[in-house]
Amino acid sequence: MLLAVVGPTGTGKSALSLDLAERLRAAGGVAEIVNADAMQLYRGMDVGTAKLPPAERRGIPHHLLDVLDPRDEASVARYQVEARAVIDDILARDAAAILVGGSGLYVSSVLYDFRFPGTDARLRERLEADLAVEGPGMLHRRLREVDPVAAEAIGAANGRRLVRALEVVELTGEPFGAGLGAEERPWRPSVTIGLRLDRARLVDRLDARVAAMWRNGLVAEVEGLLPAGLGVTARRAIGYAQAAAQLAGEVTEAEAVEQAALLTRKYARRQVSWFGRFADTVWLDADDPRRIDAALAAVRSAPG
RNA sequence: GGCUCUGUAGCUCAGUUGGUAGAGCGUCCGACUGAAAAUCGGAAGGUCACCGGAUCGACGCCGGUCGGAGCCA
Repeated sequence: MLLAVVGPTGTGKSALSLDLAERLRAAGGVAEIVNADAMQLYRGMDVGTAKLPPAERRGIPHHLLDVLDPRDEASVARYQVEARAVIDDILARDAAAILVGGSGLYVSSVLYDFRFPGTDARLRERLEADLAVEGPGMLHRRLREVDPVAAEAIGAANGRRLVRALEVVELTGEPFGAGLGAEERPWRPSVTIGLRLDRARLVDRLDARVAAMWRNGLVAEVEGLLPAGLGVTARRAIGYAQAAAQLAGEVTEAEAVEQAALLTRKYARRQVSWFGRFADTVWLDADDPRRIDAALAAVRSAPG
């Protein structure tokens, strides 16, 4: 059985997953957790990603944590292959796999029939150079020539996505498409549990969480990471960029914390927006003390 | 007490010679198929400190009141 626990950061996805795994075990089953958080893939990025320390994992096996060096670039396409392989392995042992994470694209790539056309480093490099010199408007005009629907959907200013769309069209000769399909076909039968909080409570919790990261040594963690260097992806992680700026003396600690908190709030909003689209998700209030029972009920009432 | 500057959106500020206001950030909402903790889009916010005056018409001109900042005493 495949389960997923989704929701914005700070709503207690990890805790609920552990509770779920324990209850399933108590009922005589086996359950393992699969990470679906892009930043928790990185080794050594613990405090700022709120990665569950091994001692707090209650003996439940966790997969796909600490599998990347911070200098490496994460890739959804690769993650999709690995996560699905891990999940299939768990399911083959007749155990429950609990996919947990806040990276919407990563979760979707596993749960739904997402297909990622290939990539080509040289082509990508060329397109990114074009973006740098000519600007997104030029790329948008080019995309409009070969894939007007995608151009319309992506917009004239979104350089990042224009590059990828042009890459896909050039590589495959097929249109990139307008975006997420309305009929997202599920990869495997699964039950998705979503955790939610109204905006005011979520913001309070998020702010407290960011402040706690600083108290719990995020700056020291970043200081330790810096000598080896961080890749493009890891460098942008919320909290890490701000802690690095603080270490460089570019901002005060108070400013670093405030900026990280602000980015966290915006990030959580995007997560709410992404997961809100998921069909057939059982939404539970993150503050509901009986949420674990509701979650279990949802799992048990699922067909199969 | 005197002189100078100043009071425009939640914040920081633009507003040419008078024709009832804009930006960035924030806030709220949304998009998203190989960096996604990324990258973008949209919307809502203002009796232009207050009172009075001249004007067809004032954020803008004149007078006053209140509040800031600096300098001189």
